[in-house]
Amino acid sequence: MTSTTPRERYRTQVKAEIKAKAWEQIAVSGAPGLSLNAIAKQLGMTGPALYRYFSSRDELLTELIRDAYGSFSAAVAAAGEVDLAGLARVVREWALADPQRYFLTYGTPVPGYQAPEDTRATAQQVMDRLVAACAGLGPDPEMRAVRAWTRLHGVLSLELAGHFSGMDLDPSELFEAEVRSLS
Amino acid sequence: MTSTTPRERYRTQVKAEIKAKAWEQIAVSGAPGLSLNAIAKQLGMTGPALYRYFSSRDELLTELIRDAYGSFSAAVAAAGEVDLAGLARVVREWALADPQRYFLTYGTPVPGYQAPEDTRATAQQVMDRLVAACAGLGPDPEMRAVRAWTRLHGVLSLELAGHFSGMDLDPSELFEAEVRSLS
DNA sequence: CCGAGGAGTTACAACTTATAACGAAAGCGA
DNA sequence: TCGCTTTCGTTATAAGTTGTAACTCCTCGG
Repeated sequence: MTSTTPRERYRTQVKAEIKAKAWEQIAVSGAPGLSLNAIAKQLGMTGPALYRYFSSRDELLTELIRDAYGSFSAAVAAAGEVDLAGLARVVREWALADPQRYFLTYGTPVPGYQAPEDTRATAQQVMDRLVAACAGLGPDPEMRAVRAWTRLHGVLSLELAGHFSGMDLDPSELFEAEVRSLS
Repeated sequence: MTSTTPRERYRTQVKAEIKAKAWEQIAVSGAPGLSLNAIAKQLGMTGPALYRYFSSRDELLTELIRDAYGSFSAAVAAAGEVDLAGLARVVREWALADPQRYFLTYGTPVPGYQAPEDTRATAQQVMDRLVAACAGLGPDPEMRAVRAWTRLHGVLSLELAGHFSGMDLDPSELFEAEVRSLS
């Protein structure tokens, strides 16, 4: 099944290469620095060629955001039987692996831009896992999960943004302290 | 004293107008959407004229960031004799008044870009106020203040980014719950 | 084997930031 | 008041961006 023509296979491969280069660029220059021309050059082709694969710069970015949410959800799902603290550490590891990827999902939003609808469902999967981890900790696990998430995001995003540098405190210590506050 | 020549006065006024238009643009399109040409047009002049006032787009943005930090510090300083909870609410009000201004200070960082050095001192003033508010709450008020700040930032930034919309929870309730967690 | 469609190319339009060179106006000293 | 100098805003231009249009060429499928 899944009869893939050679054209299709080539197409999906080139799309993957484009996205790979895009991630490299984002890691270096952030999302605003993403340039279709630069990607095309790196792949040995001219700018307009990329429009065969993505109808606009925004569509490429949207796909990257979708993939970021997917990677996040997958990382959380891949965590085995862990408690809330373990889950929190998985989240932190995923964020530290590529800070700009984290910011693409939970960073500064562009006022006009709307994240694709299915990312909400993907983010909800992560939240469900959090809720499950909060199940035995007391009443109202949903609320507990949301508050856990806001605390983790708070300490994580400030660390990733570099707001702790030169403050003489260990971010991982701070993170662990917040993790302890959850149970 | 403070002998201000007419030229100087005119210059500072135009600079202020440029920054005002820049803030309007940022509120609408975010920091990446800031366009010198668009600002110039709105002020009835051509693009290159702005370079008399700011040597580059980055310098304008840097000044806006500096002003954002200053406004933040001033808002906190203007709060009278308030406890930690009151301070937290002042922070939230300041953030809600202009979300993009908040994100300009504590949002996604551009990898290459470094915020001006004096913003660290300004941010420290806010932190000092927080530490003072944490003085009577127990040992290690510095650590308490940092953790308070990460929690407030966590719940606030997710609210401002719209991650609570459609989640059937009241952001202000959530914020107040976190505020209660601080004492 | 040959036609259709897709991939990549160049050319172009409309934008952006930024620099250079010029004109005009305003301020300041004599 | 006169004139010099500084500064402001202009146009022209360079080099970059996204995105469209038209054309070529190659490859795949019948």
